[in-house]
Amino acid sequence: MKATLQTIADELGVSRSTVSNAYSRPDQLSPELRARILSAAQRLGYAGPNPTARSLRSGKVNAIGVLLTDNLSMAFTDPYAVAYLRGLAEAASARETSLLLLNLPKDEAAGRRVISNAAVDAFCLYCVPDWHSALELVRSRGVPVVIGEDPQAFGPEASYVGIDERAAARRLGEHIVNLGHRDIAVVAHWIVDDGVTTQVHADPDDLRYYVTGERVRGFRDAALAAGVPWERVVLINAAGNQREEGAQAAAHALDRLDRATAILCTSDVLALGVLDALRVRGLQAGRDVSVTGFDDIPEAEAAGLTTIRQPSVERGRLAGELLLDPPEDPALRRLTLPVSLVVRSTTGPNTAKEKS
Amino acid sequence: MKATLQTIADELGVSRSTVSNAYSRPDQLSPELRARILSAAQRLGYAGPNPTARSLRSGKVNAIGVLLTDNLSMAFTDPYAVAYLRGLAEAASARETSLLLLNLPKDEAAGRRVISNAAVDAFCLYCVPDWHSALELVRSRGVPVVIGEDPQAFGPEASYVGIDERAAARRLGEHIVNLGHRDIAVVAHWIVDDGVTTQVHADPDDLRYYVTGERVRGFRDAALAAGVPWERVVLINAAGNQREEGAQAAAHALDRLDRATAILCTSDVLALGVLDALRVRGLQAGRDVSVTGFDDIPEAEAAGLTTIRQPSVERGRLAGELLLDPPEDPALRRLTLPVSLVVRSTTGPNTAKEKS
DNA sequence: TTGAAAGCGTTACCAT
DNA sequence: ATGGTAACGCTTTCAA
Repeated sequence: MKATLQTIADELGVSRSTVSNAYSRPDQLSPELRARILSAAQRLGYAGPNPTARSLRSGKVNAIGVLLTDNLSMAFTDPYAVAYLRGLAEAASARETSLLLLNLPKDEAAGRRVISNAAVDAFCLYCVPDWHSALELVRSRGVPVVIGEDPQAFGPEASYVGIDERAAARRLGEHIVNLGHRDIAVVAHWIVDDGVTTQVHADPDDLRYYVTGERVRGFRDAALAAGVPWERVVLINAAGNQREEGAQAAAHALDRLDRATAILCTSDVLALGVLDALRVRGLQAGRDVSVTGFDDIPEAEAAGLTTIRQPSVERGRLAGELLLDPPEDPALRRLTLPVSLVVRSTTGPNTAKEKS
Repeated sequence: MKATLQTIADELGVSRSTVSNAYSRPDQLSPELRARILSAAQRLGYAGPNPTARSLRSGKVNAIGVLLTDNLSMAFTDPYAVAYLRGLAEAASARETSLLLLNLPKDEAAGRRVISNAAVDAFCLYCVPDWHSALELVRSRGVPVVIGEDPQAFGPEASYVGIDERAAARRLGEHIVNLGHRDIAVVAHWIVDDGVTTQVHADPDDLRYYVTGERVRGFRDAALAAGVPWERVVLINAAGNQREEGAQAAAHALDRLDRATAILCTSDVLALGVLDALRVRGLQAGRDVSVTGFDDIPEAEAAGLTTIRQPSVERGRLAGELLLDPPEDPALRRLTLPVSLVVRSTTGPNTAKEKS
């Protein structure tokens, strides 16, 4: 039989409460007795209070649930996601809290079960394409929630840590149009989720994935402000946020007579792929074609990528802190962090011959 | 007040058991009643049975605890670790089980608390430098354990999925000596953990970190078999398993008169760093200096790295399966997976002038 | 098909 | 400083 609190209590002839206190409230009993209890526990192979029972009673689990879309490999592969999770984990770990990675399967019923069964004190929702049904369930769990992307995704009761995606993208776009570029292509991931990387015609106001939507709208803001009609911009869907997809997507902007002179990407990863595509074609970034990314991941610097630097780790860390130490003032539970435009060598003046 | 099973039961005038069955045993009640219960639950904002209470009663948590050393950023950054976790997550997800990431803080008491408090059905231990005290606690938890690296780390009651690290390294070493190399450097991570990347003199039989130890011993096996005394091999400690450390480490092998003609690394990541270092110095890998890695991470192919291919994702997946569906036969709970030598362009014949 | 009763192992609270 | 008692919310017999 597995040892329980009672086992130890009986062994020493003390009460359960006392044994419990030995673990949870060391100041409530004499050090001497506590030492005896602990050593008896060791001797009997008692690992300490059963975590589940403790949680049931105390109402605390010491875990944050992190909802991840289907293949959570992405969470481990995408540099932005990795940075975010790292920040989140740091905040959690500092409070002896762990992360419960919840991998939502494709099957909706199974996904609901995963959420319902998750023993957590709070949920962190980031990188949420569209799990409407999941959101509702999360809400009914009644635990604190922090949103990592779309500030509207959950309603005002959720904490939020993000950036102004649209304004940031607009700054990139302005940088590009100010350099004289008018033949612009936009490479964006998950515009449509049919898994195909190709040019698409989509209304920026009608994109499903919030982050991409905002960034594309920001690009459009800049284009329109410079008198470039949106119809003139070539929009390319990248099936995934991966370097290879970026390279593939770039083909649709480069291998045509009216080649784009600037390619705006919704992420650094895609932009690195675009740079690969340029290299293959003997084109020089910043001279022949300008390229921008988004995020400022570590690899961006070496690649000389012009991009938006955003505090990815900080986003995760703050998310964790809001969940575990929510500030009194509700206003402080909704944070929009600053970003900065980092101009490097992949962008330069438009040198292409003027077209009609 | 939060809704519970009882709330729903009272609302409908049925018993708790029936409501419970509606969730856990749909076949135990009429579909019609079940539908009424579910809709009442929805209406009252009941998210389903409380996971903690359910776990306490049923003894199952649907979570695997993954022990990670101090900064779990590594788990998200190291390509091998990422692959392993992905496999583990796949296996878990297929069984509606989640991963609880347990970040062991430096403080030992805190670490013990984290382990004691973890509500999990099983533990996965991989990448375990030395948490002796943690191991003992994990054992006393009395749940299934799978070991990811050192088959001896826990005793025979633990499942194990690994590779023959030493034999694999030996094959790399043999490849190198067969190419005529005699001036060999070994770049290994965590030989000593003083955080310094520099040449060290360490007894391969006496290394703390199992994986590095075995790989270095494998290299030594090959050297000795070819008549190269171990004293002639330059051993360099990389402070961490990161590309930059590899580059730094390489300096100690390259920037000296008796430059090594071959550099064996304990990981692909380090090897990529070594290749960086060669490039900076105008040396060509495979011609001027041969370089080998270990793991065959995705980037290895593009870099033309000669390495050992090991089934990283599979290791994780099998670990998860052993934990969740342990085979009857204990022999099947200890798996040593095959690896293969992948020869690419970073290794070539020794072309250096013979030395005395 | 449904319900009543007995815990699961702990902690909170109040006494002593 | 220590102990007794009552939950925490559920699942699991077993009986109806």
